[in-house]
Amino acid sequence: MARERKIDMVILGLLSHEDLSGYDIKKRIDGAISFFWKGSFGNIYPALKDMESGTLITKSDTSVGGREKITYHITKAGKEALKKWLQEEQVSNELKYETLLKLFFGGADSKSVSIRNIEIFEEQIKADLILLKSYCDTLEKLMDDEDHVYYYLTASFGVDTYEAYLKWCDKAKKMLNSKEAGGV
Amino acid sequence: MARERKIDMVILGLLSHEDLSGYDIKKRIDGAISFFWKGSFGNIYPALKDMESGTLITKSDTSVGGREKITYHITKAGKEALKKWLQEEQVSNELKYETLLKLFFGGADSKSVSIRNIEIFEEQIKADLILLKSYCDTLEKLMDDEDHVYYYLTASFGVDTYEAYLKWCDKAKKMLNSKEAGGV
DNA sequence: AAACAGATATATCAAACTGATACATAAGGA
DNA sequence: TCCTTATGTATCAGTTTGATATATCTGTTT
Repeated sequence: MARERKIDMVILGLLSHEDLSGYDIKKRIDGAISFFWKGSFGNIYPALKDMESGTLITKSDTSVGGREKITYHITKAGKEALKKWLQEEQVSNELKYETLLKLFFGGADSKSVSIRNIEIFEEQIKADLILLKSYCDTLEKLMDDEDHVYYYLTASFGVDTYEAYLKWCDKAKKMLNSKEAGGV
Repeated sequence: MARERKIDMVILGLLSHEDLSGYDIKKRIDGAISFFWKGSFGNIYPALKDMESGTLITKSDTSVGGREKITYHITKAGKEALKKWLQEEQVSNELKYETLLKLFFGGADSKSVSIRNIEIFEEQIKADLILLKSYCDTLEKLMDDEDHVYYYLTASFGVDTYEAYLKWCDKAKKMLNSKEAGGV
């Protein structure tokens, strides 16, 4: 059975708002949805080719000067495929936290290494949270526009969970520090 | 450059506590760390073979009756590789939330579909949270044992973030419902 | 004007990972 | 005895990642 390729839906979702090139798609992914989804040229370009040889999208040459550029446009069939996916009840949500993996196996090394791992995570989350918050604030003011409600909710998910991460970091560090005296 | 294979570290981490077969490793992953990490036979077995032909683990035939069984044991070099990884400051934490993806592109369909997507997520999280909480409670009572502190902290991360998810679900549903009247 | 860095743009590849499938044995209950 | 479930290893097609290759254009510095 042909597995569902998630990048197809990301591309169709983005194209449902505007025509884009592969490069543009990468930028959109890296921008608005990067904190909960990633995409790489290595799967964007092949996906575009496949969908274009099917009926979901069409392409047009929009090269400027000597620089090649292909702009893609979603078809009616593409929009229907997107809707169908949106209506499917089955979803796969995957978390791969190397930080937690290291913490789980922390007993194999010293406590200070585990604490450092938490601090690295904390620093990263703090930095990302600043960006997410300002993005979220911007969206909150634009919520009259129908689409922005959806963008706001996803950004808001990021803010809420990142804040929960930081609280946990605090708790975890305190717990490990309190055990330090009797540690390895 | 040879990419780092994360499953290797998961396997070494598990083997640092006890000798295990490939099947056992899969069970351990599905048990204690499944909410933040996944593993499949398709990458566990090849990783075991590769590491065994290297110097990180050794194998021994522990077949019982007619049923084949290979048990793996971590070597000193394997323990050092694990420690080295634990001490590396660079980590990659990846979130792939199809639920958020669908919400982000929700404007392409009706509000009721988006609300339903949130409800499905909520139901799943609620079910998982019950298991995680009882797992977490058990670990809390065992924290005299050094290792259990680490297990508790990871489980606690799960509980804290899942609770944040549920709060967000509530907020998101209310926001979408309040806009329902003027919606599509 | 030349040199350079960085953004734009497409494309491909090896290695890693997923989810399914295949195959076989063992244990337990109906 | 039959059937289901658990144990156990293994492989495969398809998907994804992260790196690399190649080329053009733009803006800045020398």
